This record gives sequence, C-alpha cells and structure tokens, in this order.
Amino acid sequence: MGRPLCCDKVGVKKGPWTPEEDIVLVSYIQEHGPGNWRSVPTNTGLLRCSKSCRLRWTNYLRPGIKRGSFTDQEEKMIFHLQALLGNRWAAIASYLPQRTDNDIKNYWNTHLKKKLKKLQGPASPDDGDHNHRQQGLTTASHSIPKGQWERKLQTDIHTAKQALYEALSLDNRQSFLNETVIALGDGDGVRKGPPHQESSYASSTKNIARLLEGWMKSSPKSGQIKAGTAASFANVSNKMAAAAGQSTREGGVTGTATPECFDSLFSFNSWNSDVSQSASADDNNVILTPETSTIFQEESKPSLESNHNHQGPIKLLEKWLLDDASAQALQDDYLMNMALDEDALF
DNA sequence: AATAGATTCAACCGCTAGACA
DNA sequence: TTGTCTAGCGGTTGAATCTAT
Repeated sequence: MGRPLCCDKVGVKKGPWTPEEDIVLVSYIQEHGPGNWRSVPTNTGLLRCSKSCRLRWTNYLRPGIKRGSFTDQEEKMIFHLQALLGNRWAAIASYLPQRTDNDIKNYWNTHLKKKLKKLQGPASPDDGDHNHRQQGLTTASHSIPKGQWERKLQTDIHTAKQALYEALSLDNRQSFLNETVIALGDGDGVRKGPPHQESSYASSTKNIARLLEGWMKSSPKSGQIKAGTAASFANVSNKMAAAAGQSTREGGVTGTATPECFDSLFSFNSWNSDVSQSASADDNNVILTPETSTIFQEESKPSLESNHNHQGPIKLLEKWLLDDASAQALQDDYLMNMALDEDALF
C-alpha cells in the first residue's frame, strides 16, 4: 500500500481552470474556509488534485489579490527585496500583500530581469537575476541545496549587507533608484493594455453566469458537485450573474473587469485590514470577498501578520520598503548599522 | 493576411519542512 | 528516532497571445 498520490494521474484533470471550477472552489472555501486541501477535491467533486486547488486559490482566487501591471513602487520594492532575499518569492510576496509569489516570480523573470540586464549593460553569461548581488550570494540558489544555501546566506549576510549598502548608499541609492525608475519607465516596462487573460476571464465570467443559470435550473450531475456546495454555489451564481452584467455594462470588458466581477460578486466593501489598507493605494484591481474577510484576513497572507508583529530592524526595514517617504529617513547608515542579525531575518 | 518568433503567465512538477503518530 | 502525510516553495513548462516581418 503505497502512499496515496496527491495527483493521481488517473481521473485528475489538468490544465487551465474553467470558470465553473473556480466557482465551485470559491463556493467551497467560502463555506469551509481554506485549508485541508486534501479534502477539497473529495468534498467538491472537482476533478483536481489538492495541490492544484490550493494553487488556484492562492494564486488566483484568493481575496486581496491585485492583478494587472505593477506600479513603479512595487517594482522598486521587488528589486530591493530580491537583492536582499534572493529568489525567495514567498518572502518577497509577504511584503507585497496584493501580489502572489507566483506573480512576482513571473514578473521578475519576464520584466525585471531584463531591466536589470539593461541597467548593467553586457552581463556575464550567467543569470541576470543574481548579477546585482554580491558574489557570495550569486550561485547560492543554483548549486547549493536549500538548507545549505540558507546557511551560506547567513554566513554571507555581511557580504550581502555590504552589497545592499552599496546599492542603496547615499550616492548610489538615488542613482540606483533613478536608473531603476528610468529603466522601468522606458516604455516597454509599461504594460500596453490589460492582460488578455483578464479580459478573457471577465468575458467568461459572463458566460459563467449564463451557464450557471442553466446549471441552477437543471441541477448539477450528482456526484459532480457535492450537495454541501450547492447552496452557496447557487448564491454565488446569482451574484456572479449580477456581476457579469455589471462588467458588461461598464464600458466593455477591461483589465479590471475580473476584480469588479468578484468584488460585486461578494458585495464586499469594508475589508478593514492592513491588506486592504495597503491595497487602497491603487486598488482598482483588488479582489475582495466578504464572508472570507475574517477567514481570509488571517489565512491569505499569514506571513504578513507575523511581519507586522515584528519589532526591530525587520519592522523598520519593512517600513522603509513600504513607505517611499520614509525611505530617506532610513538611510544607509541605518541599513549598515541596523542589527541585521540572522535571527531577525531568518 | 499569413506566418514565425517572442512574450506572458497560469499551472505543473519535484522537492523540502514541519506536524504528527 | 523514524516514517508518513500535508502544505508550501521555487523552478520550469507550454498554451495563448502579441509583435514583427
């Protein structure tokens, strides 16, 4: 009796999620909360492995996710954080509450890496993503197993500090930022128009609504979607229908259509959390849900909470990273002198 | 208009850490 | 201590889409 495979190849669907599947998943999580992913496929009837469900939730359906182009500040933060943390996308994502690690990773690989290469001019044949870091860190994530490279990272933390200091030093910092901003704003850094996925998804949201109407009339195939899900599913479908109508009415399908749909879908306006507050800066693309607000506040970005509870250097660093205005106040001398003790960071 | 190459990003895969028995 | 299981992470892939010719 081997261990039951998470993604049993037989009978497990792969590939892009359909809107119907999304709704089933959202409905289920609305009702039961996230977690216990292993039971999700069983309880919902979704032909997906638990991993796939979790991924879909965390990367796409989870409330508070902002989609669409990254702001300059977000890009700067990613630059800084990547320099500081390396390719630890989940850690980086914890500083960008509205972005998923997958999003940040993709954005780094597709946009920022190139910007960085441009900034640096002709680079070594090695990966550009590590070039700006100190040699001590360069190969860490490539050739050293995770645990070991963590240790190496700690060993080399002072080297890293120096690298960061140099990058952010009084003279360099401004120019670094300027260069960054210039490079990031040089046209191709600006996304032209909404991502196609969003519009296609948005339009499909409308389709879901229609589809669901039919679905509600002729109840789902038994076994396809479990009974417990059906009630909230119906609720969701009604709201989805309204949302889809709204997105259609509001001047065609745009890049913001999806969040609007979801926002309307859950008629949620007052997610009073740090996440939503930070989201409010440019929250036209934020997906928020209501019932989930209490559940998800804690769940959606667990690391956030712990980060916010952090005191000391990491807290200040966080402030520096999150608050452009405070950046000046937290200059290099602080960065150099702050107790970058390994325990605080890792 | 057709095609090829480039780009994007959602999803998958494999691995690891942590919890638990 | 050891083995099992689950959740989570980072790297990679490939289909969809865009852009250039």
